[in-house]
Amino acid sequence: MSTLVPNQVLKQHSIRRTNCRVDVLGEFITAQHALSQPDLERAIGEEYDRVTIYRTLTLYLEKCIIHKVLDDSGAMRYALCREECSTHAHDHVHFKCVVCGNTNCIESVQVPAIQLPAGYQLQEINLLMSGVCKDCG
Amino acid sequence: MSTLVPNQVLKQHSIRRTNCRVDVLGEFITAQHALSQPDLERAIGEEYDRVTIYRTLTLYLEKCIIHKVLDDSGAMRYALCREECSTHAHDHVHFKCVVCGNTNCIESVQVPAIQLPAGYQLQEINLLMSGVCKDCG
DNA sequence: CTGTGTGCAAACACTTTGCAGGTGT
DNA sequence: ACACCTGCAAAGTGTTTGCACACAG
Repeated sequence: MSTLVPNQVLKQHSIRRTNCRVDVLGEFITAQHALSQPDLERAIGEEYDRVTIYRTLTLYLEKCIIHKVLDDSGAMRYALCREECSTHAHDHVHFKCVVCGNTNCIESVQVPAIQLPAGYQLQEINLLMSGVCKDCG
Repeated sequence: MSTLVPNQVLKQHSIRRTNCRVDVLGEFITAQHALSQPDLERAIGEEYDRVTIYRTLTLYLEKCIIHKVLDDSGAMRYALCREECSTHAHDHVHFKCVVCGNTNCIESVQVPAIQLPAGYQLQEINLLMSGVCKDCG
């Protein structure tokens, strides 16, 4: 888990460096949990337009810098992809705490292999656990 | 998997029988996939007010007749609980087809046991797989 | 300089709340 | 008869789109 640097990441993906992009990426690197657009708006202040943040998220999603994190909160959340995420075919394990509301990636847990019925083509697995996290317990 | 009858279900849960409740429940029993409020509105026609359907969903959720199904579509989806769902501590396995957009419960697959790091208290597991379903393959 | 990013305005989609009147048991 | 359900109106929240101007490379 080497620490990412926004400027480097942007350069690697041939993305133009703008303040908004640097700050959004920085926020993801700093935060220990998945973020929604409203989360980001609160975090970086109202420095940038709502729309710009949405477009930044869409761009990062296309470039596989972040991935979607499912949640029942009504807002879509996103979290950094692990290094070497050329396809989105990886598996996600997340834990949502019902007390603090944060959703964290659980790196130490592997998604177990699952045998689907015949005829199904699996592309992605999204595993969300909810309960009380170690900080709120 | 005995077939449910709306009237019986309502009586079992001491819920007043109204047209909207019967129709919503009937739609869940008929449908082979998870439904959102907009889905229901389309399915039952505009016979009932949007708000009434939302309140019906909330009621069924409290009574453990339906459960939430995660999805990245922007709208919350719901599906029937299996019989004997007194707590919401059960595990869900769902498959979302990227072609037809339907989300189905995969009854034949068990959620594997997962070992969480120390300090985490697990309440619920929500497993969503996406890909191509057997009808669209 | 040129393609691309940004802010603003507006619209769209999903969900919740308050209240007055109607309905199930 | 009474509690509870419904429809309407309105507002709250999350997200998308179109356009003119500004900026990075």
